[in-house]
Amino acid sequence: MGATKTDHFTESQNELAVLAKALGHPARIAIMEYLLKVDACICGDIVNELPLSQPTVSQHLKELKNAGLIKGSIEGNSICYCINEPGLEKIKGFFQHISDHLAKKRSECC
Amino acid sequence: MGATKTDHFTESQNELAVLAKALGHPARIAIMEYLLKVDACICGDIVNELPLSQPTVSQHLKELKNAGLIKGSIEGNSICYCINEPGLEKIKGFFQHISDHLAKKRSECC
DNA sequence: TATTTATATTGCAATATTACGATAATAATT
DNA sequence: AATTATTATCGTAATATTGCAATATAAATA
Repeated sequence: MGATKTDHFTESQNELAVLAKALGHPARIAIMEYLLKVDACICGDIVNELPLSQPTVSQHLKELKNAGLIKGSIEGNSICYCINEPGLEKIKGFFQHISDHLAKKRSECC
Repeated sequence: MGATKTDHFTESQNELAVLAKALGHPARIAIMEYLLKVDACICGDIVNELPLSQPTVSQHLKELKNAGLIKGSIEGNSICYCINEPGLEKIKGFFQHISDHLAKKRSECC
C-alpha cells in the first residue's frame, strides 16, 4: 500500500487533487505569491527568495509546472517562469462552485 | 531530511499549504463534492460512496477536519459531517486574489 | 575554446502519506 | 446486560515527498 488509488476516482477529482497537492507545500505557495508580486516573468532569482537550496527549489518549480500552475520558457541561459492561468482558473472554479453552492444552502446545515 | 521546513515560511503560507494539501487527494475532493451534493449534514454514508475501507475514509475525514475544511458533530451514535465555510473561504480567497491580480497584468507576461 | 552563469538531474537519507486488518470506543436497540 | 451499528485508533507495509550535496547540462561571455 501507500499508493493513491487514482483509478477509482473521476478524472476531474484526480485533476483537482493534483492541482491542490501541488500547492500543498509552503515553498510552492511562496513561489506562486512571488511570481504574482513581481508582476512579470521572473528569470531565476526565485532561489534567492526562498530559504531552500537551488536543487530543492528547482524540484518545487518542476512540480508546479507538471501540475500546470506555472510555465517556464527559456530566455537565453536562464528561464522565465510565470503563472499559468488555465491551471489556476480550474482550481479557482472548484472553490467558486462550492462557495456559490454553500451560499444558497447555508441555513440547512449544522 | 524529508520534513517540511515550515518555520522558514510565513504563517499565511503555511496555513494555505495545509488547506491545499488537505485537498491534495482525490478521495478528499470526492468527500467535499459529496458533502456539497447532499446539501446537508450527512451521517456516515460517506464510506459507501467511496471505494475505500472505513478506516481509510475515517482517516481522510480526520485530515479534512484538522485542516478546517469540514466539521463533524455527534448526532446520536453516528456523526454529522459538513463543510466548514471559514476554511473554505480562506483558500477560495487565495485563488480569487491571484485571479484578480492576473486580470490586471495579463499583457505583461509571457 | 575555456570559463562563468543558470538551471536540471541523480542519488540518497529522513520523514510523511496511503491503505487496510484488527481492535477499541461509544451509543442505540433488543 | 448483551447485541448491533457507527466511527475512531493502532499497527504495519508499501509508497511518496522533502531536502541537499554532487554532478550534469546548456547558454553566454571572455
